[in-house]
Amino acid sequence: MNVEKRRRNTPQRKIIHEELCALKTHPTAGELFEIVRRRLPRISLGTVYRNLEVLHEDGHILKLETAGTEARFDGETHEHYHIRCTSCGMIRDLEMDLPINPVDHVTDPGGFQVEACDIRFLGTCPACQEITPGDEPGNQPIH
Amino acid sequence: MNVEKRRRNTPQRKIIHEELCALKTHPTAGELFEIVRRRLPRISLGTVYRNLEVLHEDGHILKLETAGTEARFDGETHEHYHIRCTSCGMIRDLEMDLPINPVDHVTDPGGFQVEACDIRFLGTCPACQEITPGDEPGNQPIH
DNA sequence: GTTGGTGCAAACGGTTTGCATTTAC
DNA sequence: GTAAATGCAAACCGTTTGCACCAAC
Repeated sequence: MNVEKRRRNTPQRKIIHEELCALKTHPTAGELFEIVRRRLPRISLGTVYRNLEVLHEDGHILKLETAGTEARFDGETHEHYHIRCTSCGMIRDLEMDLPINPVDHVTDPGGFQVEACDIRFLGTCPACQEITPGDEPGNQPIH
Repeated sequence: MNVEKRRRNTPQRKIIHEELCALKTHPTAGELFEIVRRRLPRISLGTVYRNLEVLHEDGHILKLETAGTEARFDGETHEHYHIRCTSCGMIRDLEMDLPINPVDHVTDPGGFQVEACDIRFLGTCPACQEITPGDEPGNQPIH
């Protein structure tokens, strides 16, 4: 079980991983593609997607699917939280501890096997606070 | 500010809302389209999308977005949690209470104005447990 | 030499949009 | 009568995929 596929160390994969780890911006695949392209001008977007998938599969990076529409990626895999600006979509790390694990408080899982929970904070980033100091329509929290 | 647009009570909007509220399945736009179509055979998918957007904007329904997958909608707007099957994407309600509010435990918001947090549980639904009782690759928890 | 990976381009699937027409108000 | 909403179809955009060639092992 869990047949690990033999991976090859291609320069593309190495550089994609390197560049992602060098960033704290949780880039989208497209953004990372533009950055990697500066070092590998002939790389294709498909290769970036494929390698992000592989790196995620092997647990070397995080895939933040909870973002907006586009997936965002994170080279930092230690346990931490994220806050997303409801106005511009920007994501930032939050270093903090929770005194409880919400998973332990699920009373009736309805037959589900509860595996994890994903806490995402929502707010307004410094830049967007300046632009709209007042009362914007604002997205409602999503459950 | 917050200029509310004048809405019209079209039969389409009313029936879309009605049918969504009658369901506990958190349907996708496409699924709801198929259901609504039984009562309004000439309705278009675009109309369903537009009305779901409007209803969400006005706070009458919830929009459950996960990047990379289809959005799902919920006619039940009272505070409750959701668990999503990492295998088939199915969503179910969780009625439960948390003894704390994670928002109160953010120590360094990094200039963000923290507004809310969104807790989503991940697991395997009963149907998918039967199909794969053993150890699947499995998605890692997302933060 | 084998087989995983790449570059390219085309396909895919969910969602949005432009436009002429309809309809709620 | 006016402006919002509809139906339709085409466009959009992030992502995936088929394929011939390339390269890590």
